[in-house]
Amino acid sequence: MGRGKIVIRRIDNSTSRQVTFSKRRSGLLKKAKELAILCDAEVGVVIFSSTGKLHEFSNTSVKSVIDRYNKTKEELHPLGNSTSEVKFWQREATMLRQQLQDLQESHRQMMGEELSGLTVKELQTLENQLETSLCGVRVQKDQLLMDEIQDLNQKGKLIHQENMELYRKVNLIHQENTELQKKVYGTRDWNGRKRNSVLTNGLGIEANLQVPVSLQLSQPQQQNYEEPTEATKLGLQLH
Amino acid sequence: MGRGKIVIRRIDNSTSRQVTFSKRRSGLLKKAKELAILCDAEVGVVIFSSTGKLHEFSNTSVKSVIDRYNKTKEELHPLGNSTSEVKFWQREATMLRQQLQDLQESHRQMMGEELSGLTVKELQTLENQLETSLCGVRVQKDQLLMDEIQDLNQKGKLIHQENMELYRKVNLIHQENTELQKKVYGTRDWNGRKRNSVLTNGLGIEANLQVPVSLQLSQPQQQNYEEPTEATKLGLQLH
DNA sequence: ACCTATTGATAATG
DNA sequence: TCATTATCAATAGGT
Repeated sequence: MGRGKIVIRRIDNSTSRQVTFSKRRSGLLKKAKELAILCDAEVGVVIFSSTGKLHEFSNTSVKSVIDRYNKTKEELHPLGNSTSEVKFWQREATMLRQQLQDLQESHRQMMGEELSGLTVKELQTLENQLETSLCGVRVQKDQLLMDEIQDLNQKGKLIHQENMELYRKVNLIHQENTELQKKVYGTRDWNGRKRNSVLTNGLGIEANLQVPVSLQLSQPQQQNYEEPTEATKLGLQLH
Repeated sequence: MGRGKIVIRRIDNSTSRQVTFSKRRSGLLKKAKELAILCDAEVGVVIFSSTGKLHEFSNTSVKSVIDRYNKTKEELHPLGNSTSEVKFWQREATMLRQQLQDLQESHRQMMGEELSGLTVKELQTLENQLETSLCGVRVQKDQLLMDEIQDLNQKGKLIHQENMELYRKVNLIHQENTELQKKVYGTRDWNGRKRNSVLTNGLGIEANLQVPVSLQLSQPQQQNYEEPTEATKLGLQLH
């Protein structure tokens, strides 16, 4: 698979041997990785180049593979200090790996994978479980959403009350201002022009600065706070 | 490099996973061999299939490779030999335990348990996953049921045809008997008692033994085989 | 296990 | 080592 066919024989040229080693090594490791993933296998690859450099791959760990290899072969490792301590932890790891595999299978089935091989009864059980889970999840989600809404409604009410207070204050100040204006223009009543200019505005300059939107506030508050849904929606996006 | 591109992801279908494992395993071992020869390297490959079966390759010997591997690693970690082994397995066990815990948490959530602490978004994701899974499970189950039904219908048709054949035979035998009776009672016409006793049965003794249920069969077959649903239900309980 | 269209790996080259 | 590309090898999907 290249520009030309090659015979599988030691490459004499040192340089091209190195180049080929590099390419084929990565190719081999890639394929080892793919095999492990595709076929759910435990794979270990160890390569020593002709110069003695070590290259390795394992989807788990080379040590783990070597140990499993030795266990399978029922041979003792030459350098392996098979003390009881080591054996204990090996058993522990084996047991955990088994548990993990079992759980993985179950989990895959719950994810809707690996269903072939199940009987109708098992599928029915799984379906019921999934329905129950789904129901539980929806209840939980709805609860969260309802809590959120209630919370926001509460906040909305508080803000509304605060606004009412502010309206009252604004009105008070407005009345105060009106009184003050009457007094001011009462003393300057001889000047008709000035009175007119103020009356078109309806408010004194000071009041206008303190409450710039006060022109809209002459209608009371019923329509602004009927529906705090907009605030609710915004609140939900925060989480 | 096949009839279609594939994603490098665990193959769900067990059969095709096995097939792919077989193909790619031999491919990997071949490439390992080629690398060793072409580049004068020492290569060791150890593969455990998902069923736990061991496959190996080495141009020298796996034992030798493992030996060399350990020697190299020990040079890199000139620390306590006996304790490092134990520590390795302790780490392995810890890692596995962690993985197990993570998976357990995820699994519990898929079972609709331990949902508190999840955000609305996470719950939504979970809900979607469960819906997908549920859909997959139902598809699989329905497929099984449909297959079963089709199978039973097929069987029902065959049995029906068989029955038709049997009817035809019964009728033939019946006619034969009638003919024989005519001949018999034609010669013994003086004895009315014997003829009556046979006629109440409607069939000869031999025919009755061969087809014990023939008494019901005097009505033709239209109403018995309209609905093979009873057989279908029975068939489903077998699996 | 075999077949083959198609993809993937890589030998040659710069 | 990196990039390119023509070419061959591996293999996915089907029988």
